[in-house]
Amino acid sequence: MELDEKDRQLVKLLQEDCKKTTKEYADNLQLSKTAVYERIRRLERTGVITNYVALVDKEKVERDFTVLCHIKLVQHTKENVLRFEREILKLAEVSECFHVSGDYDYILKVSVKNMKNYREFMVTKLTAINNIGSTQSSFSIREVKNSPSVYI
Amino acid sequence: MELDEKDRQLVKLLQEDCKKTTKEYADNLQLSKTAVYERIRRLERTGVITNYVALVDKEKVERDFTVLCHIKLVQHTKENVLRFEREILKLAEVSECFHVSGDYDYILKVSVKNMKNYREFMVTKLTAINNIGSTQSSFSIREVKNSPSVYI
DNA sequence: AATAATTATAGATTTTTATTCTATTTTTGA
DNA sequence: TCAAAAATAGAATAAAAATCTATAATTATT
Repeated sequence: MELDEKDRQLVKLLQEDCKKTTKEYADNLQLSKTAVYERIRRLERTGVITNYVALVDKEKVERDFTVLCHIKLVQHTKENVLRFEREILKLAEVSECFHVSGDYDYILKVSVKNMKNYREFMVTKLTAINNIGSTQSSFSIREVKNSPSVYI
Repeated sequence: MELDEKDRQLVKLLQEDCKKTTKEYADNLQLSKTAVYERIRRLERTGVITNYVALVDKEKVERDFTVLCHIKLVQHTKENVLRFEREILKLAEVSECFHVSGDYDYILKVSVKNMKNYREFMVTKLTAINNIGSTQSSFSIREVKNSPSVYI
């Protein structure tokens, strides 16, 4: 799907706030309500917009202890990798997990309440997964930026 | 603010999909429309829910080349740190930036189109920031999980 | 370049949902 | 135990989404 300038502006607005009225986006983009309505439907239909979600203040729900956990596997057989990834998907504390090149195999973003809970997570959940060679935890001292949006 | 079980379930639902009707959440939680409506307003008012956003398919908008970039600063004076963070905030390609403990000072999540664009980003934007000592780029081979939501 | 076909847009209408209101129930605290 | 406060349900109203019809703009075709 080709995005024109109006589409890009619209996606930008929807990534900032998806709960405005069609009329508000329309006024902002100098289009009619129907035009914006149809454009949004098209963005949804073609899969550019995948879903709409509420964002939560991690501090308010006591999950603002964030750790970037670097993991090396012992063995890199297909079965081991798939099992590892399947197990990671089950862990609610892990909001992001990337298989990466470089010094480590995986980088995880983990959000828990405090160090005690992180230790618990490590001991009872993470290292319970077979085939983990070593881990290196980088504790977040400060969140400079943390947004799910993508510039377009 | 204290969250009861209904609140937690509601936040979970809203983090998955914030565009359902009040009635749908009400049916799911076995509450009336008004009860759910008031609970949502309270979650917003107390700052548990910060905002509502559209999520975009990075592949569809050609920003699915993801890199976790580890940065060491040369000097850690207050001014240097603040200037570095101020400059990072300006870079649209950086969706996340954490000041961390451990081997590196900062970990960034960068989303661009391809390696060529990443190189451009590094050369013209990132290393243009003063005070960067060294960088280590971990290229995402596969996104196992990538969600902005928090378990509660 | 002219015209047909397609697509996008605007404005009006209808339908659905959010919001407000009032009464009732439940919970909390003295 | 009772009064006050908070939460809930259901009804009424207001607002927005969704649809429809007509028009304008764009694209493709000859």
